[in-house]
Amino acid sequence: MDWQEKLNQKGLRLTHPRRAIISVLERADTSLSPQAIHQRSLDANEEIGLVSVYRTLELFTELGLVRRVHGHSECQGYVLASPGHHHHLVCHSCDATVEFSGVEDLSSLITHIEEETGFTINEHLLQFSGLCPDCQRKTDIRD
Amino acid sequence: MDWQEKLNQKGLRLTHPRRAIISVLERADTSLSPQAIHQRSLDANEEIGLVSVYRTLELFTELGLVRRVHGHSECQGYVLASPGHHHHLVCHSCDATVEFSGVEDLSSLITHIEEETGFTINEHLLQFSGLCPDCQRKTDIRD
DNA sequence: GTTATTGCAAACATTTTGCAATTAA
DNA sequence: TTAATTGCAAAATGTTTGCAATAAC
Repeated sequence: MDWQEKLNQKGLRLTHPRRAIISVLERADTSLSPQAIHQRSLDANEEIGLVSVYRTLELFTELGLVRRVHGHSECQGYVLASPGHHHHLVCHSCDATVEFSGVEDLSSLITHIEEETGFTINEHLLQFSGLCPDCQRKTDIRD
Repeated sequence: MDWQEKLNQKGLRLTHPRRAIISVLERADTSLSPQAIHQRSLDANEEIGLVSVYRTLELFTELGLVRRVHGHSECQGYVLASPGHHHHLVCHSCDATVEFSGVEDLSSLITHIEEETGFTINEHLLQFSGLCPDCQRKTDIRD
């Protein structure tokens, strides 16, 4: 199912600003802040308003089409969500962001913590950060 | 080692505003935003400036004395860091925040992801959220 | 044709900075 | 005594809102 259908299905519209934002995110290999997305749209000659970026990101996040990436300092990075449940791996140095899956191990941990604390857990945030292959190479050269 | 020593050791000082902030965090059972910390200090008749709260939180976070909690919306919640490596469990409803440990299982996951992606991982963010025992009780009553 | 969506301008909120005065060591 | 730290006031930054005009369906 494409974006057009996904939105129309809910009575929402695939507008010009929304297309532009999707396009920017598709081309990005790092998470981008609202400001950065706006700037890249302008650079691509898509004249959209910053306000629409904010509103679109909020909407798309709610719909699960886009995901927020939490950095140590920056927490307003957005990436396109791939289908299913994923987690992020972020490069400290260049901000490259990769999604990964296959974390079945968590369920036993969750059960354990629920028993220990009495909480009912229904959401989790797991994110790793380090150096991507490219940046490792650059660091090696400097040594 | 207490706060006094930890700071003096690095040529830093345990000042009145810093004491007040520590005191607020010690009494809190949820993570608190800079604004909230400031307000609680005033409420406790500790007249400190909001600016000092920002500066102190930044410093203490760098020193690992305080930790930032990343919510879905709010990412500026701070809690006192207990020694060692911990993770957070946050209540959706009342924001109660608990630290938990015992996540040795992650290391094998990390190795797996490093092999799969070529990244070198040196930091991670793991956070669960759900309902704390108190809020579960309240929900039950409403049903 | 209908109504979701846009973009502006302005309100609002949050965070950072320079700098003289203060205070912890 | 001396240097880290504070707090003010102001600047910079980031986000949200109301509303008339527009464009997607």
